Amino acid sequence: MLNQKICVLYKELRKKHGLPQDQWSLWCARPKTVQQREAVIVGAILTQNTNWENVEKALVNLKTARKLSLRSIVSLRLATLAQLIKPAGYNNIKARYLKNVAEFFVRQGGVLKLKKQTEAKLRPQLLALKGVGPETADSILLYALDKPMFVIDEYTRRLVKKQRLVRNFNYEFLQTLFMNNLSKNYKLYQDFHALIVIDQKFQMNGQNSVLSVRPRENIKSQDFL
DNA sequence: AACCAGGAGAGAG
DNA sequence: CTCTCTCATGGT
Repeated sequence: MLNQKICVLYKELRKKHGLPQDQWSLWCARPKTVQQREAVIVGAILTQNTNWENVEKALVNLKTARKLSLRSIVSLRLATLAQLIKPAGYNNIKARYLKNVAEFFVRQGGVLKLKKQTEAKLRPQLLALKGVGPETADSILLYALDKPMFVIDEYTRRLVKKQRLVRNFNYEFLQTLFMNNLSKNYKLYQDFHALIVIDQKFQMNGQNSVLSVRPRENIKSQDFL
């Protein structure tokens, strides 16, 4: 029953928007290079309560300074790191978070090594890091490590509310809901979640229509990779 | 000029 | 366990 509804929702989003593009070309890239995986991790921290446009500026700063890799972030001073990521806001607190996460990944032998572990084992370890809550942990698992963990964010909740799928908006509950009603496939989860965000933003601009979306000069993922 | 943008931690009740 | 405050910047 619900199974049908969620599957249909995905198909409709695909029909409406196609595959995720533009800002999502980094997150949904397949396969990903190690550098892309690391950029996803950095982006996942920087985008907390912050729009992606500003995160991109911070990523460009890091790339230009050749400090985008997790190894180089570990060796950066907090004040320097905070200066580089300033456009993404909350720079002091996020600099600390970034170093926490980067130190963890480097200490554990890098992204490819951690990618070999199961999500069940990894998730608690990520959640134990200061600066990593449920959404950030699952974003890293899904988009950086190709683990089938569905990401629940504010846009997902809006969709659930509008569609009246359920009335409980608890994180774990919604995550289980989506995962129990979809095949356990990280590619599906990546595209589905991206399309949810794309569609909700699309509807926010939607006082007018598609044509009114102003063509902002967008930074491509190549700019910081 | 207030308000928001893909959260999370710490503290209070 | 569920609020509320804090963290900070750039765009509208």
